[in-house]
Amino acid sequence: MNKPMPVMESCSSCPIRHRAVCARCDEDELVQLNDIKFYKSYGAGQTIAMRGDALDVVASVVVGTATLERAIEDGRTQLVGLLLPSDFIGRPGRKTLQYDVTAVTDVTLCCFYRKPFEDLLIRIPHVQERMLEMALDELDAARDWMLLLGRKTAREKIASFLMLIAKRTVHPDGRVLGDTSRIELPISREAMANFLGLTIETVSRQFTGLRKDDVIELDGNRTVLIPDLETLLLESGDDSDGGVLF
Amino acid sequence: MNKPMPVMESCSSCPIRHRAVCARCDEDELVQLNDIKFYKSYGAGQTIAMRGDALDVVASVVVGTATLERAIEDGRTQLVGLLLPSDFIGRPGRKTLQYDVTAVTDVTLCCFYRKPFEDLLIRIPHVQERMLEMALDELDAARDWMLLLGRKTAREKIASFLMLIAKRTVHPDGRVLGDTSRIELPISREAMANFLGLTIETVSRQFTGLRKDDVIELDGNRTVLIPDLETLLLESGDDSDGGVLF
DNA sequence: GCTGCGCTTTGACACAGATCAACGGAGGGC
DNA sequence: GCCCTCCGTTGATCTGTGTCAAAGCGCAGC
Repeated sequence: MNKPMPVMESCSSCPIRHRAVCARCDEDELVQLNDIKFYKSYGAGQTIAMRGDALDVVASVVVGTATLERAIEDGRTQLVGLLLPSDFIGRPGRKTLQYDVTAVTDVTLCCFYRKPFEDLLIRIPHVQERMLEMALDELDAARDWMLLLGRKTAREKIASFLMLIAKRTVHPDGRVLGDTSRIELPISREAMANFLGLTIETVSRQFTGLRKDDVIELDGNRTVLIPDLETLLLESGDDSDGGVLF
Repeated sequence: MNKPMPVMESCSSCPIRHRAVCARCDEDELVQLNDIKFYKSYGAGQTIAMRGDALDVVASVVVGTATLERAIEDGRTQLVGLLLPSDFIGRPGRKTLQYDVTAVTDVTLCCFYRKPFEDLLIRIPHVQERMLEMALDELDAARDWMLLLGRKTAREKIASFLMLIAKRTVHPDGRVLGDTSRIELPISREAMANFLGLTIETVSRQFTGLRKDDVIELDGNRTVLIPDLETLLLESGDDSDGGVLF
């Protein structure tokens, strides 16, 4: 069922070399990581792991988008994380997974067995430091998201989401988008609804509303054009000096 | 303005010795921490720090309760963290604070200047390890909270909050509550509303509702009696196998 | 080309929780 | 004692978002 893996001989040419857990490693340390890593790929829509699964493997997203999801029995679900390239899945020191992880596009992961990875954390402080930094960044992001979920209106939620994607969108050549006029939504309306604590219908209505007010233009369902990023920011309800994302 | 500080000569008799960032430290390492720590106290209601302040000091809560809050200009605010004893304030590697920090009861902090603390992180891996562990725990907690904010009803939110407090409540003698029949709310109705993404009126109404349905009893405004923890858990909408908090 | 399926949009209506307003009760100052 | 303030409760009404239902649209298979 797995898709063919991209050929990636060495870490030094890895697209997430400078943003993932290995960001601070020198060449020697990279060799150690290289020795125990392996790649795994998943097709769009595939389940990568489910809540309660044994957490034998931890991984970084190399290519694609995955989601971290939490559900309650009656079917309500909330997306609690959007995993883009360089984001980390799993946590050292925990034996079972807390969330459902799903590939929303084709995804390639750079995997490590948990035990050797934990040993490596001790041996290579650079990895531990970077892990801490990434965890704290994610914590800040999660807290911003709490503000969104608890206090923002549906329209503000959509605008904030578009801003989030715009900020994290990177050109194919690796350059960060300066002119963020055209963004590609990585997830469906349903996943957006689950991310924003809304229903799919409300998401759809807000898109229509923003389009009618000329804040955005739609080109198909997945492509959004943003004539003026400042206007969108205003709609998002965030103060302009808001936290930098990366 | 500061209240008198409790006399705490040495780390080894510190009430949060085994839960804070120093939890894994041996006696030698504790001495190093001891050398650079200092205590600071705040009265109930005092602002500890505000968003945008220079983050010169990081700290652990030793005694009392503080809140981490995020606001938008029009007055809406969302509590993004409840800081109980052993919880950590501030983050290494960041120069300004992202949130407003307020003491809701009298609070005593164990403080470190950020720079020496960052140096210490490198020198004492045990602190770094513990920091990572705590950050990941908080991340999990934040994600659970996202589920609550995004998907739970007002009644479920209140029940979940009571469960949270019950789980973290510790007897004065340090023993974790087994019989959690009586809990003390650390925050006002207003703070609860800001925590749960509700209004104060809705919080009040849900308390009344739960009381009428014999899920809880109230003894004054701040004391809640829980005849049956299982019933409350059911009301909270969480599955019974839910994540352990500590 | 037609058909069927999945995703999205749109419409009508319902309802949980927000808003606005008034009241109650505890505690502190004098 | 009285008054005042702060906090919480209760009531009436409003509204944003959810729910239920149907229709539009693009795409794969035949």
